[in-house]
Amino acid sequence: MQNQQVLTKNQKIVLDIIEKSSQPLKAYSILFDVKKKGINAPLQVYRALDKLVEIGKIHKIESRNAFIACKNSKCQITKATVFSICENCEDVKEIHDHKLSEHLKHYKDNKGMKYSKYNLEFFGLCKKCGKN
Amino acid sequence: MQNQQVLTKNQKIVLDIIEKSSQPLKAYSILFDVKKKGINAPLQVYRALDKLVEIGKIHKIESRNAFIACKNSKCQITKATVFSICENCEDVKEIHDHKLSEHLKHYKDNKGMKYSKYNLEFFGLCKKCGKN
DNA sequence: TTAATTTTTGTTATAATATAACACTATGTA
DNA sequence: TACATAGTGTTATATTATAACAAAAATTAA
Repeated sequence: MQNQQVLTKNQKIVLDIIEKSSQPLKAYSILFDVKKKGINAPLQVYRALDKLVEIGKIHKIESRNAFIACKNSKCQITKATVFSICENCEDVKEIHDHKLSEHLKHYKDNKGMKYSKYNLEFFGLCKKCGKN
Repeated sequence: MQNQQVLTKNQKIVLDIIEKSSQPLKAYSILFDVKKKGINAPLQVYRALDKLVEIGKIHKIESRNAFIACKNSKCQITKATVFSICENCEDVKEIHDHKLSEHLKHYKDNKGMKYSKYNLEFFGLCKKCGKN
């Protein structure tokens, strides 16, 4: 059985870059950064990204095709994500709001669907950009 | 001032294809379908899509890079979208849940951000696929 | 410890998604 | 009419992502 804590070399390199960034990174920008560490091809980056998303170390911001580290050390596999995105400066923050999470986690429609995860992205202007 | 109801030729053609489909369509599949109507290039499709999204006639399913018609005739500009997506058969439905919408519309974080829109995507198994 | 299995790697090529730039046309407005 | 704005058609190209294959490394089972 696979130990979810143990990352391979490429996975570590990619995770490291993403964790050092406060903002989401795009795959090809990650590729550019890791070339000096011996990762040469897109696929090497995408494979690492896939795995890191799968084990919850990073999340994909779907509307931006970018990846951000999960700061919530408690959860190893995150199936429920909420982000706020500033449409002016593109600043992205993960939102951890217990009340909101509970609300979404227990949401049931009338179609008999079984939800196992969700992704919510809020768009607007951050404090700074909203002033102008 | 532009009348938001009046669509151009290309916009009508693209909207028509999307409205006739019960499921989200991808840009290049739309392109393939509209070639017989004189639309030849990706950009012609993307421009129509952009406009249709802007005026709320269609929505983009971000996690799938696909476009679906908005069935909610009441709203012309939709800034708040909720979808349920079956991860097995890829069936997508727009959810109109007043209580959920209100909850999300009034959501405030503690970062001083002004939200003007949001997109929520639920993932799971639909009734049919959940049985297996 | 060997063999079988699974996972990861490295690589090349290519598929799928999306936009830049430019000249031109149509439409609305003053 | 002249002007402004929005949409069109086109070519080229940028960006994002995966297929396919062989080899190496790690894991597990006998």
